[in-house]
Amino acid sequence: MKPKGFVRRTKQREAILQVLRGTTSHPTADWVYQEVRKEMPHVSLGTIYRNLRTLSEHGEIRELAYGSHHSRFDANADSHYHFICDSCGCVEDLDMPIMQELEEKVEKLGDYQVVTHRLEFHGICPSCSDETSDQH
Amino acid sequence: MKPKGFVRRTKQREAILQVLRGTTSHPTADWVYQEVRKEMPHVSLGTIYRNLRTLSEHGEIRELAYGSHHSRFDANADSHYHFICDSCGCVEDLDMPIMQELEEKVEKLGDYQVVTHRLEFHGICPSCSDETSDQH
DNA sequence: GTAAATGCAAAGAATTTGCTAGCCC
DNA sequence: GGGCTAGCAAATTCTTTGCATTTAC
Repeated sequence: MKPKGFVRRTKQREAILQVLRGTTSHPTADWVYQEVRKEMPHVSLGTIYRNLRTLSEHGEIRELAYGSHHSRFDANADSHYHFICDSCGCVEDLDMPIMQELEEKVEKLGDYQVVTHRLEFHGICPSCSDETSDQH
Repeated sequence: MKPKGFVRRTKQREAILQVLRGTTSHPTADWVYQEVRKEMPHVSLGTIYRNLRTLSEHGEIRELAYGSHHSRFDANADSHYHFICDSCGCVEDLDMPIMQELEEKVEKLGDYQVVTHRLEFHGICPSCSDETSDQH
């Protein structure tokens, strides 16, 4: 039997994958749209978005963004690392020293001038762990 | 003489700061808006956004998000770290090993169940460094 | 044949901006 | 009083969704 949510190979989906695999530039959805449209002028932006979501849900590509698309603000302007809960979406500060040496490491990798870095951990926060043994 | 872009202390701005300082929950702009509105029913969402931007530009608060608010996609689904250029906005993969041990460190800090982590470096990329000695 | 995917357009959510009036210094 | 700000609403930007039609398997 076919698994639920079986993914078909459509030419649109193949074209999107090919575009993504043909670049190392981490493009935006719109850039992918423009590229795919060169071969397939009638493709719609909705299709691009739907496929990008499907592909990342299936682990074929990776989306570089927050789950939610809005900013959060923090009155503690000092640099610190965060933990973001996949279950409730909360953001907590971590009591963990800033590893400045990581920036030097990156500067040695190439001609990068590193100004700052950001480290986030994702998973299940303490209060969500408490409430249920099986997460939804 | 007053510096250009001098920041006034308005009661709206004070209220926003007070709301942010009164929570550790890293609220969204809309949450701040709802809170400020309790005291100041006529405040507008535009004012909230303008002030959050001003405050973070002046280093009084911190915005937890990308500069741009759209996603980028990557066909390389393996985990890796990124460098994001403040000048041209490009995103590059870094050839740097994943530090899995960081997740264990966080799990020891509390009852966190860490699923994944993300590390990004921000600064000036090699090609922007080349083009100009003084960045715009 | 049927469920899944497409195209198109309209709706949504988050954020920004233009403009006039008002308030801070 | 001059310029930074507020309020308000309209505009932008990015993304999602509804629906009839088409397509993959």
